[in-house]
Amino acid sequence: MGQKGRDARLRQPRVTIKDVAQAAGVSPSTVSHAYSGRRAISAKTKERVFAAAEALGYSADPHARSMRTGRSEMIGLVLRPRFAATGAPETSETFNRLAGSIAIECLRRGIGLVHVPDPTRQEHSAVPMDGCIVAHPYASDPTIDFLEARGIPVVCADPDPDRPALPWTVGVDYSTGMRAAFEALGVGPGRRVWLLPGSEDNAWNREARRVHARWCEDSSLRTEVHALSESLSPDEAEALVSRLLADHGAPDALVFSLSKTSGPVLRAVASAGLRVPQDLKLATLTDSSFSRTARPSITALDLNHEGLASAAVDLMMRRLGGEAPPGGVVPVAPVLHARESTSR
Amino acid sequence: MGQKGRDARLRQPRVTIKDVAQAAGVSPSTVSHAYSGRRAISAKTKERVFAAAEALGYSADPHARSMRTGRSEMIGLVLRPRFAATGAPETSETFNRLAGSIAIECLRRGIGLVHVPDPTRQEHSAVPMDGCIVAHPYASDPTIDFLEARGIPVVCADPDPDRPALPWTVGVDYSTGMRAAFEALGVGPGRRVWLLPGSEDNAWNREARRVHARWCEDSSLRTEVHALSESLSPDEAEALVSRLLADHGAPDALVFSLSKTSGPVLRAVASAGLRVPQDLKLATLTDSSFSRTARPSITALDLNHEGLASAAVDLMMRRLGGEAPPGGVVPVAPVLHARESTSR
DNA sequence: CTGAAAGCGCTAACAG
DNA sequence: CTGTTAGCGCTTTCAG
Repeated sequence: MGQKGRDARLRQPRVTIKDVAQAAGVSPSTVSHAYSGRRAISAKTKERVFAAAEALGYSADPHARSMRTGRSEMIGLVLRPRFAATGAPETSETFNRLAGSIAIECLRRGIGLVHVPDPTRQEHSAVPMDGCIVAHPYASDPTIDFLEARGIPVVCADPDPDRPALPWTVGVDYSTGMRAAFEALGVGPGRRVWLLPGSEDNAWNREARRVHARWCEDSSLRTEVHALSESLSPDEAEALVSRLLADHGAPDALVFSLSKTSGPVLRAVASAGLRVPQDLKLATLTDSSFSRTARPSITALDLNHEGLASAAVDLMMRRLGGEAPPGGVVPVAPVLHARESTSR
Repeated sequence: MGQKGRDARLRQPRVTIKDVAQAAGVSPSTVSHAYSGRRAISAKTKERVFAAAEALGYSADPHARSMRTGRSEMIGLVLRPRFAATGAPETSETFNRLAGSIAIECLRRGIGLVHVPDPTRQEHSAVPMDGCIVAHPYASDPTIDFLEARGIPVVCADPDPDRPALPWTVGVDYSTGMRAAFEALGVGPGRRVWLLPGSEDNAWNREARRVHARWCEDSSLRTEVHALSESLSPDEAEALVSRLLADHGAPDALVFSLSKTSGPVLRAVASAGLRVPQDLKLATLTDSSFSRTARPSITALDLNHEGLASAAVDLMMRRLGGEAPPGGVVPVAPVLHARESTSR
């Protein structure tokens, strides 16, 4: 039974602060202070304490310590399951890249990171964490309120769509980055630049349409937009792009949202007898191995998950350190990778 | 100061089990048992307790709970930094995929996962975890001994190279998978099959050489092996393969270890005027977006990090559940993805 | 500079 | 079925 397992693990009785104190011939509080440095301990006493601790293989019980101090020196991470659930390769690449980056950032700072299954699922007991990063929250995400109500400070990595002005938020600066992507096409007035956004209604697709429209207006270009659903298979995507090119005539440049459609788009363009970049410039609004390894390689907007991770952890440390919240969303700059598909 | 931050977070006094008990007009132990179900509580009492808890926004203090029970319902994960440190894209893809898979596996089971910076770095206080997965341990990794000495059960995800027979280990079954990769080439006796392994001395490269040699012998093939260092740039790798083809004459099939060199290998082969798969079959001993999206796509051995993750978490749950250790390394089957580069 | 003792919030014996 | 009570191991007053 479970009973057996517990016994097996407690076989070796825990070495407590009392054992160390006894072995070193001092009181428990002296041992505690020797480590914490919160009061002066003579050098030789410290010596004896550490030697005894070493010999006994002592390390402080994190539970007892946290119970006393109220802190766990760990931060939590909530990742919305939609990123993990769907089997789309690009989706899991995003999930893994964000989770991995936050993990690495925490390792670097020597702070513990705990993945939280789902805080709102009433589990009786909460997860020990001093604060919690909620990555890509849902609209009006109840997790945020739940955690804050229990006194756990939250940092949002990308805003809650319904509450973009929440304090303690970091977010990718889509509009600047997307603008840069359009600029990189290097097309002059009077040219035709298509946008092929995804069909899901999220901030990223919305921004793409908005920035495209604005930029076309500023540059005196006609706007042409054709949605390319996230759920299309590669072959379906290729067929759709081929049809669009046939029906509407090829534009001078084409910007698509999902980099996973790099291959299909390239093949459709090639089938139409167009060369990239000579006849048609190409750019995509997210970066992945698909755009990097395509031939020709595709100019892409790297959404900079690493930067988002780093900024989120940094903001959390500030918040836990008692600083005042920043004036607005802390912007994370996406990075444009100019590649062969937009070279002159 | 830190003082300020602490106060800010403790602004809202913690709701304890006593508060709930008082509000519901019962004793603290009744509240405890209402949740844990470790003794029978009348339906209406439970009702009152939960209502009171809900109203007060109660959830149990994880520190106090863990201190009492000795368990934290979390498992730890130690990932060796070499995977994160080097900037190689394939390396970080591996790191992220493994970390992400373990995270997802834990989310699925509703168990907490804590990334452990480095347990052996004497931090005075340990990290709260019921057990710890050490992924890709170093040879004679001291982390394993350190944790076990402190009574924290360890599961190795891929063996400690110096101690492959440690109990509670899961490992990728390289040899079976690699054998399958060679078989997939579909070449007959008397043909020439090159192996281009990496130059690092790790289990994976060692196995590749061993399996290749054995298979060549079994199939009456000449063995030709040329190392392709992990540190080469794409252009350097392409140049090296081109030179090898020129110097030694093209083989009938070529197996390379690192899938990130898919592009370079393909280009070198094309430069030599060879068509894949008609003139030359190709396979790689690890899978990634590079082999998947190449044209033609490359037959690759997917090392199945997801499977490794899942098996490791599963084994940990068994160990924590008090089961006896399995008889040997729990094998995880890598998956061969046959693609265009080996089609007939 | 050091020791003694209180108590963090919870669970698990004991008692009914 | 429910209440009372004794600690889990640590930090932190309070005394010296």
